[in-house]
Amino acid sequence: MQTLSTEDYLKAIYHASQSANGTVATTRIANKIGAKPSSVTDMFKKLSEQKLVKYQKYQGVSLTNEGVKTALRIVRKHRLWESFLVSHLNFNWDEVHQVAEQLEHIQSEKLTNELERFLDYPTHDPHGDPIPNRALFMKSYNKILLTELPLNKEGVCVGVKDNSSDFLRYLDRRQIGIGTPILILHREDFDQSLHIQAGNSTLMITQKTAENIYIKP
Amino acid sequence: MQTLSTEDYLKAIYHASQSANGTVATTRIANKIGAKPSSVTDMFKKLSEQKLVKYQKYQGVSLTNEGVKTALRIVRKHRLWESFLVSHLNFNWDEVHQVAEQLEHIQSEKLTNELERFLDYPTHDPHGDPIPNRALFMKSYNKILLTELPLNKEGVCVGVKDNSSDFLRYLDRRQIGIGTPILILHREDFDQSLHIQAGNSTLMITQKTAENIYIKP
DNA sequence: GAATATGTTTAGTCTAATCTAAATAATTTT
DNA sequence: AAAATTATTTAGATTAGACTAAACATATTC
Repeated sequence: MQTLSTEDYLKAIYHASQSANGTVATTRIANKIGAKPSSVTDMFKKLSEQKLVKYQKYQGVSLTNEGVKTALRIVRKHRLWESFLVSHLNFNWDEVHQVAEQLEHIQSEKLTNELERFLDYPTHDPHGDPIPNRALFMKSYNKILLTELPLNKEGVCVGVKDNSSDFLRYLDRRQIGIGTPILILHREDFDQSLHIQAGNSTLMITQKTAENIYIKP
Repeated sequence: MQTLSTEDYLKAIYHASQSANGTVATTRIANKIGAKPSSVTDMFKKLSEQKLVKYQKYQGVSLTNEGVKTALRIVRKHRLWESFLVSHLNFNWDEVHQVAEQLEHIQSEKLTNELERFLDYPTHDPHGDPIPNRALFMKSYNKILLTELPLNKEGVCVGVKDNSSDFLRYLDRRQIGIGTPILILHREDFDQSLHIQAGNSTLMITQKTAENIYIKP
């Protein structure tokens, strides 16, 4: 069984290695976790002994198969809990993360699986990220950024890139959420700002906003 | 904020001081927590510095007002989670405890209060123990042991004294649970065993069993 | 009330996870 | 390719929570 801390490291390595090509540097994790690089090196060694990562001095780490599985089990729990908090306990997009960070460490297979059943086997969490199933398999949407959506072609908001509370609250105020249908009415060549139809209302958003919204065409 | 461990100690002290008259001995807690007495002494000192308990060398501890509050907040969470696990996630009496021990440490006022609302403000958990409300106030049933129920007077099972899985599973098999109506048909003077009506069926139980079932007359 | 038994505390050690500061390796710049 | 910069590791210290063994206090027995 993992301690709280090793679970946090594995999750951080997992997420970091999604964007990078598998191998992850010490400082990268230090920043994510909020620890000093020297502490990260220590942990890399420990995880390496447990065969959860492959570690080569000065070269960073990559997850082993067992390490990926462990990370996915945590991701699964995290996203199921986020879904529960939003759908049944009146949490908003921007409030769930901190609590889910705690809940993801609860150890009980039965709890996780029953929660999944209770939620009726959701495939995506409130941020549009895919939830691994019992076999740890997940499938992501074929999603694009709102900036890439062609003019006058309808898409649906399925998630966000920027997970900051500020951004999520901004979207809430503009009534944009998971499932909101979106159509680009006009693209301003001058500053790339967009006039869009989101749900029933039409509104204007900046390029920066559009770059942080994921759309399923 | 408390660490996991101090929360466990406060809860143990709280429960122990319910049966005793307020002040609790070192060994008592050592047994409950599963630690050595010397470790308990260390923790007593620490809790004392934080003004959560009053500690006098060789005399044991008693909770301060602040200590009681902290303990009740944990009890509240524990019992709400137990209720949730049984009512929505198909857990049985005997399975909930271990998981609730973990969930009770999650820090989020909103989570606790929303969970309470979602469960529709339950007043008692699946073992019949009262759940402190938001103001940490709770009211226990006026409960008696099954051995004290008069002959042919109907009562309702509201909880158990012995929380061991063995006992809870035994009751499950005999279809006795919270809310089961119970009537004593005959008391055997010879060995104090009871013939009872529980729900629809009549059955025989030993004195030892009856001593561990709480009844609301 | 002295002797014995039991309960409690003290002193010193251990482990996991962190840190700082110094040393070393890798990368970038000139 | 040498110098300078940046990244990483090592060595040694720190903290919380636990432990063992020895010392001390309280309770019980004779």
